[in-house]
Amino acid sequence: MSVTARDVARVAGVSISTVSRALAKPDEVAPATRARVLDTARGMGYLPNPAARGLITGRTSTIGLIVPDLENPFFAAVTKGVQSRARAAGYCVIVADSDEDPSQEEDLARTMSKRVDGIVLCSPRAPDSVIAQLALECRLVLVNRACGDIPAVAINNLMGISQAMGHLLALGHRKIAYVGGPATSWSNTARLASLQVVAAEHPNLDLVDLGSFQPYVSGGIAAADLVIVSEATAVVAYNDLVAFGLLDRLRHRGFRVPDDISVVGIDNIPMSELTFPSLTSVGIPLVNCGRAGVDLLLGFVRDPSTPPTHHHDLSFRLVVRESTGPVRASPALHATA
Amino acid sequence: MSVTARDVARVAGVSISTVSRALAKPDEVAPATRARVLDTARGMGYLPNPAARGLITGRTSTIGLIVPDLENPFFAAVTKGVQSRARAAGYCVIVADSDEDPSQEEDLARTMSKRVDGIVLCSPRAPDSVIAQLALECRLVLVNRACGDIPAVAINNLMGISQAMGHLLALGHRKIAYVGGPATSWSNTARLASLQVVAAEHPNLDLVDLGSFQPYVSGGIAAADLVIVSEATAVVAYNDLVAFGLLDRLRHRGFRVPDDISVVGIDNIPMSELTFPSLTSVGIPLVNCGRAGVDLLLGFVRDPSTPPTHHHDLSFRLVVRESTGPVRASPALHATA
DNA sequence: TTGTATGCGTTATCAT
DNA sequence: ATGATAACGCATACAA
Repeated sequence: MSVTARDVARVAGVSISTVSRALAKPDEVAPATRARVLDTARGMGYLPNPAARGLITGRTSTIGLIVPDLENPFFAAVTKGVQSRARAAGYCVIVADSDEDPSQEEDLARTMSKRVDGIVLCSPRAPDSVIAQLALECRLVLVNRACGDIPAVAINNLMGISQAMGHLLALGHRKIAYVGGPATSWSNTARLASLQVVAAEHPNLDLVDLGSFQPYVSGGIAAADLVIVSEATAVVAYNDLVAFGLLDRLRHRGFRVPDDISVVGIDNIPMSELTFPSLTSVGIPLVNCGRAGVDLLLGFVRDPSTPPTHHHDLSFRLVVRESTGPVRASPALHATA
Repeated sequence: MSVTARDVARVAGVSISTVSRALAKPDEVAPATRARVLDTARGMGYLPNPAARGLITGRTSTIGLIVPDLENPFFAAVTKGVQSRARAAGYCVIVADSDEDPSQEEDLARTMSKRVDGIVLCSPRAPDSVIAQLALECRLVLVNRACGDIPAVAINNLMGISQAMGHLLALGHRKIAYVGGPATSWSNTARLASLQVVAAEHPNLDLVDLGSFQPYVSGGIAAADLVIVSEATAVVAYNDLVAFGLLDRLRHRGFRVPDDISVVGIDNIPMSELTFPSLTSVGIPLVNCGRAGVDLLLGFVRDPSTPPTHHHDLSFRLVVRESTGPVRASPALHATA
């Protein structure tokens, strides 16, 4: 079938173990023979069989990645970061999409656990108990989710949200609504908590929690009318997709953004500068989150004694665009809503 | 380390091969012992080691996927389709991102070739010679690219483009520009060719090829001014991202869409209905393309004698939105441009 | 029906 | 510095 170390050994006139050493431990073999082995190996197109190697070394040079939805720009960015970092470190990536179904996360992890050296679990929807159990069965690193002492890349939502709220407060907004994501979402909890921290620091700020919505455009569309009724002059959305839904529905309802209502998204996905009006959004260094996840994971793979450090020095930035503006002098519009 | 078939065998009081059979060939073992083995196996959390199994069977139950850019919505959709179909068939997916670099495609394919049963190569940028060589080294299925007799999922651009052109012609457009993608892109060649086929059928239609641009928003921004100068009343973009760039730049140049110029994208990515104006686009069933790629690949993996069938009965649909409208009676605007 | 023995391709251990 | 050999965990041909 394929060319093996045995073939190379025969052609090069050496033993099979010399072939193995010539590739893995170059300094344990004489320069002359090493050159000869390497040449014939390259000439024959020899590549070690990862399965055979993994069987004896116990390592696969492959890591796993589980995300809720590959088509979601948020996870696409993380995936890109994971893949690029893994490749740079000589690892392959097995990726799985749970389709936003918490119960699939467990199955997917178990299915791939034997094929990988560790798994990056991104924004898992499963309960803590399941995650903790999984961490016992395989090496695990969490991204955008905290759970016990499991190593994780935590997104510091407070930092970004503070920037966004500072921006809105400076524009004169005093009643701000939050359109939340899934109640089970760790990010949603963290974002809401961050908003409340900021609100606690500003007694004259009225924070209105409008509840949970689907984390897609449809969720924003569903929430828009509640925003209008709330009489808030600004709204922070769970993510950019939700913000797009708000933008769309608000326009169809005859509300102008930002003249009547300001809208802020979170994630700053590439599309956010292309909507009309373009979307003010809190940028999260997602690709770097993916990279950080791999770094954390490979730290354990290579040196299992590494303490479960939580990695979270990621830089945010608020990108102000057209969807936010100052509060109008007389917000009479709401009276008629 | 982990629980092996040996452990299960000892606990269940049978031989190691009975364990193997109980899981792989249920009817070659007595119902009683099978039940006992299966029970203890489940109780101990036994999962066969894929590396060991693959070493002897030669199959890995894993397929590879190589795309130019995971963050591009086009490829994200294909990836989603590949992953979902593979999982349904009991396969894992190793995914790699070539970062739009043709030379990386070759490396990535070779790196993963020994770990997978076959590779889905999506929209490769590499020359035919490289692809052909790769097809000799591993089982390959192409998506959105044709190359010799290599099995491929071809996107029938003509079908979708005909619909789009029919739409524009019906609106009265007679001078239509095309903002192309990379010259080396197979889709770009196919799309331009399709446009020319349609043009040949309509002698009174003036098709203007504006040349090649980056397949991103930046490309559309770069092309917008050329569109204006061309005096075309409608423009077809290589893809939706390019169309977004056109929309953005045209607006900043003071042109109204669709009043002054109609814009049509290709791909119909989710964001297209959220721009302003929303984008008329030719929808390509990308997720299905990914699925079809996997079907084609697994066909060969399971039965190598399958003839290299080209699979291309995918359904398109033109989604008409706000960015296209009838030609104005007196297109005076262009005179001043 | 079940157990025994061999081999997949590689790395690791030991001997030379 | 190099070669022979065992072992990794499993599937399979063959024996019982």
